[in-house]
Amino acid sequence: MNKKNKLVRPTIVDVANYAGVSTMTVSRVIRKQAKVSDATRKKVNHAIVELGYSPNLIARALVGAKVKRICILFGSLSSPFLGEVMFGALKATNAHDMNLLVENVEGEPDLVHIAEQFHSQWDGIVIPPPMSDVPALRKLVKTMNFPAVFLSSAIEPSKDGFLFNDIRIDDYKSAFEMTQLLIKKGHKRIAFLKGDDALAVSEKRLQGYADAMLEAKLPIFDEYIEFGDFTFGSGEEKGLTLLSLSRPPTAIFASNDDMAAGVITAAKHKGITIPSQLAVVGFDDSAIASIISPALTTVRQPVAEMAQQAIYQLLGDNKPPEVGVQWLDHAIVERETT
Amino acid sequence: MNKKNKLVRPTIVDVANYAGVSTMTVSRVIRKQAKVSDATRKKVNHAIVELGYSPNLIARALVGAKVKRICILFGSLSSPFLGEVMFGALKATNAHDMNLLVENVEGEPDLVHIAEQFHSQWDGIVIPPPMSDVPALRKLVKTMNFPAVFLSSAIEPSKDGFLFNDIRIDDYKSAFEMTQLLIKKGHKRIAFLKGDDALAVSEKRLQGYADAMLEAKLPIFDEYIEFGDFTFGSGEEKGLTLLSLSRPPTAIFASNDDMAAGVITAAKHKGITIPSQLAVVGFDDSAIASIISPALTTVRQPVAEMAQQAIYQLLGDNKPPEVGVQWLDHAIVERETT
DNA sequence: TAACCTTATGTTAACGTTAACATTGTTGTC
DNA sequence: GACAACAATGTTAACGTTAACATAAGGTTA
Repeated sequence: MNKKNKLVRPTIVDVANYAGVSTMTVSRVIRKQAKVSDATRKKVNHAIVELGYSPNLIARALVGAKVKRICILFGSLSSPFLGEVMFGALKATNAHDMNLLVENVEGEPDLVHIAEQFHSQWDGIVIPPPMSDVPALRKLVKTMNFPAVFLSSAIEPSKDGFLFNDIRIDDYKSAFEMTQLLIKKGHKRIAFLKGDDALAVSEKRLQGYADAMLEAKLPIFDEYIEFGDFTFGSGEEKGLTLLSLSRPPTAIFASNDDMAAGVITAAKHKGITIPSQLAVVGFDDSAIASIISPALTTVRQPVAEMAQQAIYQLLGDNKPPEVGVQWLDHAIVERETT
Repeated sequence: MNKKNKLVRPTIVDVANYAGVSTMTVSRVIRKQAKVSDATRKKVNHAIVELGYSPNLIARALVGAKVKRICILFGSLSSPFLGEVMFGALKATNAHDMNLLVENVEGEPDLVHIAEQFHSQWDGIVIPPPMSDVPALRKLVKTMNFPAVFLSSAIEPSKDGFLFNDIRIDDYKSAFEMTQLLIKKGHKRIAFLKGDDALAVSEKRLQGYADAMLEAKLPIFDEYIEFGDFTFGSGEEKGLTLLSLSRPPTAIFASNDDMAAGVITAAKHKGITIPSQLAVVGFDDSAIASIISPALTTVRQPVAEMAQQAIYQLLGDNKPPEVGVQWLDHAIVERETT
């Protein structure tokens, strides 16, 4: 009787015995790395097939760390964004000798716990928002000199005297251009719906809007700036507020698509038609943007591509990836709401 | 000079030396598992903090497999569904001594490759659709006696003489009830938009619809059954077809929310108002259902909860989880489209 | 044909941890 | 005050693999 009644996996030793060679020879055959005579190779391969052997990657990782272990560190979760990031990351995993791990951090990140896992568990981490905006985490990564890539943050990369690895779009410029589009369409009373203050992108997008207004010599009224938190609900609520003003805006620029969708719903409630009476634009080009009706004009942020790039960077070699910000292109996607 | 100029992580041996005890004592302190005197514990803890030690989980996994390694095996990807599954799975990981791994399988699953990883890499796998409907994969899992949980499949669990671990809702009953709701609202000309044939749920949902119609003695016209592939685009296209019939249906039941959203868009194009002229219902209660306008009446399928449950099952102990189907409750969510 | 190089394969030790057993010291019992 | 019982700690070996070095067999060269 076996100690475990489970099926016991054959090890490299079993294969070696079966084939009448040493474990090293088997190892060499498996890795196709060094010279082995044809006869021996054949014997070994036969044994492998016969026993149904497959290498234990944990053991491999222990001795040499051939298999890269990349972790994605999610913070408070939004399922659509999560899906996009995973989508891109999974594309990057194909045909690479790597493990993709996922961790969730609830509430305040337990930096000690995360730090513990750095070198002992992972070969690199990808940090999407909102975690990419946590200064303490950024600092920790730098202090420990751990290979990490931050996604979609808007924090100044050289703050605290550190340089970071960031992949992002130019939030300021995107918002600037989007505002210009609205202005070009003849809008003068343009409202802005800001996102969660905890994320640095919120401020950047607001600045882009404000500067475009300034450049066009258009006034920015206090009551045209509202503050949401990136959720559909907050978009609906603040949208209603804006549209109930005695002199309501003719265009609303929401800091993300979910809020823009909320604004659209609010407009419908008020019996305001889009785009004839009101233009609405969003940010992100998430799935909802093309599905909602009327389809949303928005800024495309290539989230999936960011995640994919991040993993390619980390996989590059075992030294930390090139430090600096990699800017990806944004694009204005014009649909039916303008 | 160090061999590597990277920071070298301290090991348990370093801690032991620093504290002047044996590695076992350190190990015992870390795991809080056996008795250690207060004085020693203090010394060791101090050493741990001083050196910044953290256990190497790979080494742990090699010797004892304390850390469970659960893998989610994604197939061809849809980012919203992916997001939901990950959302639930990540919730389950908190406060558990486990690693969550993610793998992507493109095209036909390479069963040999997957099988290789079973015992050597993972302690369990979660298999969401569309992979949960691949018979060869189901068979493999059973043959190898590997702990796995399949999500949202509708394949008969005892087919091939095997019993499987499945978490699902009753697709047949859900569709039946949803159709009944439409009938109760007075609809007689109800069309059905079927999903991808590769997934067994498609057939079940169709059956539920058909049986409800039969029970109410309502006719099922061939031209009222259309075939989509679960995408927004196919919903729009087939919706247009249905609404262009000389005698169009007064209600359309789409097999998922994305297609239902497509139908809504199609109706708008034709100038048909919802719900007064046409009722539309979907399936899944995905994010889009509550965001689209008018908000979609749909069947709630608790995808995130399924993923969470799956992981709890696999974490339960190291024998395969209880075999059988765990049925989760569905719910009809009535919104504005009926 | 001795000295040397190749080529194919084997041996040893190490990666960092823990299970199982071994040892020491301490307390209590009759 | 001898001996059991127990508490605290240590020793050894093992998990499965590979890097680094070692060896044996055959082939060249002068």
